Amino acid sequence: MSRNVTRADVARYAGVSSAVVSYVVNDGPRPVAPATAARVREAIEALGYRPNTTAQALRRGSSRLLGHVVPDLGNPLWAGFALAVDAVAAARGYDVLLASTDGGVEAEHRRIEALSARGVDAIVVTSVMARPDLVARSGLGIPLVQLNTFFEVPGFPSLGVDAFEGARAGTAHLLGHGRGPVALVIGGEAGELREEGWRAAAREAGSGVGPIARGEFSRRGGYDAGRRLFAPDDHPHAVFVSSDLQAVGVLRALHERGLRVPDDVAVVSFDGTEETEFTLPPLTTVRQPVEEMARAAVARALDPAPDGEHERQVLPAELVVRRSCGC
Amino acid sequence: MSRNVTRADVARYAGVSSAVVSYVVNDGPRPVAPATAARVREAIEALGYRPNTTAQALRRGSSRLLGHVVPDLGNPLWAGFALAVDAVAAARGYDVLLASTDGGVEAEHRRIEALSARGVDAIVVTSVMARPDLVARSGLGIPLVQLNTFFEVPGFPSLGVDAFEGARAGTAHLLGHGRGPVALVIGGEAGELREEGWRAAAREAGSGVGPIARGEFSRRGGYDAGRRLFAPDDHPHAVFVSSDLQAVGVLRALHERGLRVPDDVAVVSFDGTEETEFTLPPLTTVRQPVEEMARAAVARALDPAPDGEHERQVLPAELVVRRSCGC
DNA sequence: CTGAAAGCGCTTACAG
DNA sequence: CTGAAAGCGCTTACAG
Repeated sequence: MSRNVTRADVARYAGVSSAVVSYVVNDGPRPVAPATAARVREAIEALGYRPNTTAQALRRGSSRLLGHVVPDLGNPLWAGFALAVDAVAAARGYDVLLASTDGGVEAEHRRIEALSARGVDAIVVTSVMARPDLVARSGLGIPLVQLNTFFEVPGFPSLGVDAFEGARAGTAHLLGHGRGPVALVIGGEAGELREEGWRAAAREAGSGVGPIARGEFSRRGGYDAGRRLFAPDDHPHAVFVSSDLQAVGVLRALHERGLRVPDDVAVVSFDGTEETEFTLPPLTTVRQPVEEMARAAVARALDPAPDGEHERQVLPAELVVRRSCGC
Repeated sequence: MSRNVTRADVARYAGVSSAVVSYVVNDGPRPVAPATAARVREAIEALGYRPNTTAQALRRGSSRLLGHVVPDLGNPLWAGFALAVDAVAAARGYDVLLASTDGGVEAEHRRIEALSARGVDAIVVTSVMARPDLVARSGLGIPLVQLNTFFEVPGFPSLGVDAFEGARAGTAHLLGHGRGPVALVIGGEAGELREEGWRAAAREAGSGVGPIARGEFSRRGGYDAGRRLFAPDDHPHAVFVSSDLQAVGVLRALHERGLRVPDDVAVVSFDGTEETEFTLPPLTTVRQPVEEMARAAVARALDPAPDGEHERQVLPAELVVRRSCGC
């Protein structure tokens, strides 16, 4: 590798001090005579000089690097968050250092520590955990905001979709189609907001709650849950699925069981990823405002509020009606 | 933010010089007396010291950062590459700086430049371009390897799946089912390797080639292509689709047209992403060895061959037989 | 408007 | 086995 050209090379070439090179490159903080500046710019061009960002980061104490911890890029929802955070950060001149975890608390902590040691200016954690209180133990001196959490996170700014209201609306929509009680496919953790929203809708409608099938937040998890749920002859005729990925699995289980959607079973899912637009049939889904969430998270990470402002911010979900609900 | 604890703080606390702290932290290059080392470790523990990686990078001239340029994380194939590169790099103690582009040459160049200025030790470019020769103009002093290219890239190590043979095998498999000529859904660029493989299979079988429908590498692109392809009454009864994403769109077009898969039309796609396992019906697909490709790319980026070794490496694709081909 | 010098937090010859 | 010192490439008071 040929040695890189440094600020000193430029200074020598242009016949100025290295400070002046800095003033020109950064457009300050001292003024430079137009003629001098032009000479410097020529030198930069001729030599192909590019400031070394590592040295800048060390000196400035800011890397213009944003850390982003995500559970698993294989899930289109997380990939969507990664994409959105990247775009928003780029617009502010930040690059993002992405760290994926296996979804576990342990890995999440390790990655946060590593990111902090890397000198990132702030960290966004897109967590898969409903109650990621544990993260609070990391006492790193930089802003950390939790994206996609369902609950308050003591000591940290956090931000998520209104899962309760989203699930309530999705379930209510299903109930409105008069298919009787609505079943639920969801993850293992009971008492989650999507589950509560589903219950609330049933309560409001005065219909009983349908059966629950729990499974992993994956296509496979949804498939298995769907098989269990629809095996009995007196299976439910409507189901709210708490993630798109699981819904794709449910669709397959239904298909194999010979049940048509929406004729025999109406389906509404949660997340609103692109995949749902092309399932058979296209899924009616409760869309998370991924871009808005990313924008808000990055803003809060990069412009932290005056001390103590660790509020939770909730963004509204939106029901996207397609074919699977039987509208 | 509380000032970070530095190596000097540790040295003071342990009553040694800062050099000794380095020796302990890095386990060299000078030996340290066991008792001294223990004291230093205590100090590190007590103070919660973590080496500043920015300073290390500046001093060592190596950031232990790998740059990775990807077209679009919204495409599960690219997300899969991102994930795999991340995992492989992590295993070698490298973090990866991910830079997404919009798929254009311009953005790709900009991101490569930015990554280089960031001081990454090497760059992996997962390009969407069949002939990314243009990248050759960037004369950065670090290794750059092209992942997922179909052709030789003059001046750079490159690496991709055997697209010709994969497409040939997929098409031949379809031909073997005796559905007559096999149609092709593919991107806009003619003369691509997947197209050549498809042609070769037809030639070998002595069947004529089927019609071609071109469209974007997206679900939407596949959907539109599928609609055009299967509108006529004398539509083809077998189709090779050059990406999973497009195949999902084709499946929907077929469904809307009232054509059953595989009974009326047999389908084989290319890529082998997870989504294909849960489509209706599950897709027979030519799988790219994503993990192996990532491993090879990272290895070549981090352990560059002695000068001049800019060979192209081709990895075999594997036919994964599921339901859509009518087996 | 310009320059000499200190310092960001590390690592590593060099000397003892 | 241990320490004093130089230097990685920058930025920024400070002095002129």
